[in-house]
Amino acid sequence: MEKSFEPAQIESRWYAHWEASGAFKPPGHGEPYCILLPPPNVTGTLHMGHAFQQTVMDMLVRYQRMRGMNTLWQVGTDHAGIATQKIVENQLAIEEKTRHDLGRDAFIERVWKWKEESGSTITNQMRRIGTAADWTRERFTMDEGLSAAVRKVFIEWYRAGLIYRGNRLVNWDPVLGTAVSDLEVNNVERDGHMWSIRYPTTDGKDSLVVATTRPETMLGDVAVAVHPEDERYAHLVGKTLTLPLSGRQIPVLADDYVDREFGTGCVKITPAHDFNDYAIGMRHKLPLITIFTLDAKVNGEAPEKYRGLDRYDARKAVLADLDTAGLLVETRAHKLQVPVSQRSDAVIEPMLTDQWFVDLTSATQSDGRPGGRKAITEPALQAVRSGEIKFVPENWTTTYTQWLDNIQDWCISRQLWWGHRIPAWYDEAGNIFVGENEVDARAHATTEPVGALRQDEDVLDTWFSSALWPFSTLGWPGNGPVKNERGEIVANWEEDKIFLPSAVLVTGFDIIFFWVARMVMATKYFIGKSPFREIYINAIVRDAEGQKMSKSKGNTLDPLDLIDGIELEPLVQKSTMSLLIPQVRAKVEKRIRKDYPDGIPAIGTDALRFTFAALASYSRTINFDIKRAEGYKAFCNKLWNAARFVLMNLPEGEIVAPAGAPVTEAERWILTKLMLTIAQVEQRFTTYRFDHLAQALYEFVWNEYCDWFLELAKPALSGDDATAAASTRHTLLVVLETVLRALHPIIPFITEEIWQSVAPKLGLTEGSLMQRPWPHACEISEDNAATNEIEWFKSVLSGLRKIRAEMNISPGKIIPVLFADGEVSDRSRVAKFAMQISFLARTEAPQWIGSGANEPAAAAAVVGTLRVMIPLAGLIDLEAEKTRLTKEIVRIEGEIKKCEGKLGNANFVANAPAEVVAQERQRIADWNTTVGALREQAHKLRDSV
RNA sequence: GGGCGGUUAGCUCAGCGGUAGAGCACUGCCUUCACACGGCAGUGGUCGCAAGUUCGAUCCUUGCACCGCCCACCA
Repeated sequence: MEKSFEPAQIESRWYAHWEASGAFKPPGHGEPYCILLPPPNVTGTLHMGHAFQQTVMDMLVRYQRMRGMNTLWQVGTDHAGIATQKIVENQLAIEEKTRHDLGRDAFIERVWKWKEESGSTITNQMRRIGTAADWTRERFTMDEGLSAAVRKVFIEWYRAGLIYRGNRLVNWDPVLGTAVSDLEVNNVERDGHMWSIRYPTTDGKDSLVVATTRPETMLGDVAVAVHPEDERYAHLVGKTLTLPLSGRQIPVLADDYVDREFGTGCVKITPAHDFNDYAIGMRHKLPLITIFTLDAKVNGEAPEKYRGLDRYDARKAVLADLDTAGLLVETRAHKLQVPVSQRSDAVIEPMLTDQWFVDLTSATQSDGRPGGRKAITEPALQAVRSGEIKFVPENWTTTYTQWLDNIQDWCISRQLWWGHRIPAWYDEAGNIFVGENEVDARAHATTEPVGALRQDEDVLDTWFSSALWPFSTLGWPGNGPVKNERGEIVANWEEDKIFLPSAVLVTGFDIIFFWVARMVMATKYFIGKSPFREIYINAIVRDAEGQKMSKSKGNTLDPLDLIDGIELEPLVQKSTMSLLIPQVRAKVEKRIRKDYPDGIPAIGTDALRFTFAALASYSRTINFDIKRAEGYKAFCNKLWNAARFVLMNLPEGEIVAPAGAPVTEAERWILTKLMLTIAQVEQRFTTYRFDHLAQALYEFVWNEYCDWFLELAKPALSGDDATAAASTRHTLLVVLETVLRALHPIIPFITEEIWQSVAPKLGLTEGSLMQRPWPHACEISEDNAATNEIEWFKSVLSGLRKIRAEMNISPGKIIPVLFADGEVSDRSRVAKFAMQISFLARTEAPQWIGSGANEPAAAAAVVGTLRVMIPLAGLIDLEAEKTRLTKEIVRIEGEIKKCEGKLGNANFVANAPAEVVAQERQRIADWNTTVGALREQAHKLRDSV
């Protein structure tokens, strides 16, 4: 083995080997355990969030596989409608073409081509972080099998009356030219204005003033509303107004919706371009006047002079004209919430369009069949309320249920080309025919089609197919094996449905609504099962200061840069490459040069994974600190070198024969510690506390195995007792092999690499650590006696080290050590550990001083009633030792005082649980013993001068 | 406006009713034959503020302050 751990060499070796050997496939026996990968966008590249989330999943999957579960990690990618279409459209833009120049078929062909070339970027990156997924079953949301599932679901919901087509006000993205769902709209606070505009009454004798943030929409006003109990305007209700600029006569009406206190108390009503106004319009049976085209320009409904203007130009024109007419009463600054499209940053325009919806709100349909609320929403709520699906951490349950309680119908049609085309056809009279294809649609027709049929141009929301992921990937609807384009079987519903429900969904809270809730809805409806038993909501990865990672801030980290390392200049280059605004570019460059003056050091996949594990508490954000990752790189190196030490001490080429029972206390102690650690890790896997689990293993390896057991093994291996040496060798090896198994789910590469050297020494025949079973805590029995012995030894050694350090005795110098007082057990322990004490504390052979004998002046440590001493002669400053002793005595007296305070409180003794009182009494007794011995020592020290 | 988090050592975070912890950073000593990506020994905290419950509160309750996230139609 190399002297230090070099991740790059190791990592390149193992992944391909594992994948080729089929180690990631379900073993085909054992209890099913399935995890669904939230399919990343094909357009994506791996970011820290993916790396973290997949590390979590990978730990679970590798752990459960080792525990003998029939483990499936279902992977794939998402076609990401808008994102993918945009990439290809941008490519076309360089050629100065639009998708319309190509036409639908040619465009889609081009997107597929792009997918073939670039779609595997992210899956290859996933391999770099060790993702142990079954790639032979990789799916794509637009592959044939999943498309069949999409069609079936659409058709069944349609026939059940749960999908409908309607002309509704929807969130319209005028840049992308498509409807988007409520979830795809962000409300952003912007500085704007509030304008007050006078609307005169028809008779010209009176007027009222409306307040608006969007004056241009007045071209589509159909009424003005006031509050029913507002005396100021009561006399105007029922009268009509002359709408300025348009001249249209519009009524004044009363509606509770109006807030008397806000603005002027008069609201202009534009039902075709505002969701609230739409609702009022419905209540009062008002007409809907659409005044914008689909690219948000004023249309023919408006007066001639505004036609063709963009909505913001129209605003300027309207305001100018109102001002000229003397109708603009007031203009003042006003902060407002602007709906912005997540995908294009365009301001959303509510638009009346024909769209497809999934009914999620109606209790029953007109024909008596259950509506969407009852058939889809309620079961999804119930699954979580009943505990059939559990959120971890559980407070996300509230978020989930509150959203479902207030859900709106889901707009599923998108005016895009890339996606699942809606399986609906229209005849020349506008009748709708839904089916697998045109023939099927005709066959299910209830009316005779008029003329030719043409298919709906729209595609489905990307999340529609994602909602089916839990069962569509397993081969549903199940007409035999599903094959991929290479003819390989990727799923077979009859066999694979055992993986439903999956064990746990690991995902971010940002897609609880987009994805999680919808999977529950679809899976409950079509399969009658929950898609998963638990939902582990992972934290969002931020930078070390808790800032969201974003390219324009320059605080993003590429997980692959952490793994491989990157020099400063390439890092600057890569971070600023996509930034177009020079100021932003300069700012980012400055930050990078400041944060990473030497670039990023290569920490390797294992250390990155361990860092993620160590940071994965129940907190909802994790602030990624590269310093911490470097610490875990050091841990990997520590493990590496511990293994190197063990292997160096084994005989060449032989199997280390399993000895009988372990001979030394140290062995029995380390085995006990190991067992307790394994038990803790197992428990913490069940609660998803990866931070605790990682910490337990870290502490075991570093603080127990390396710091103490390896040190104790050194004298044992070089000592005269051949039996103890042989036994120690075996235990060193067994503990190492066990801990490699325990660590493998977190740090798969380094553990495999080491294991390959370790396995032959134990005569293990599995080809890979992946095939070894997870260690069972019960394989080893707990030995409290040995633990007590070793804890005693640690105290003695620590005492000696402290004296050496504080008295500045050179670490290499061999010094005498004396023992005095103590119990009978101390005598036997000193004898038993004499060699280890001498070896590790660098002392001469321990010597006892009789109780009556003259003691030399010495520095001392106290362990129980035992005094451990280093004679002063030539080594130690007497005054310094006196000071040291006094300080220690004062400290302990403080502790005793605290205990006495508690025990002197009658209420404490009367009310505290008996064991707490007993514990306090024990503590005070121990302190008294220690302080007694220290005083004795101080006394002797005075005498000896 | 509603909901959910957070506030503990210089930094990043655990702990959540009975002696305040980890990693990194920092100080001193040490290149000792697994490891300087190391060893040994240390420094460092009135656990955001206030009141309450309790024998006892960093931990429970209430209020307040500050930071953050999600949802929502105030024109």
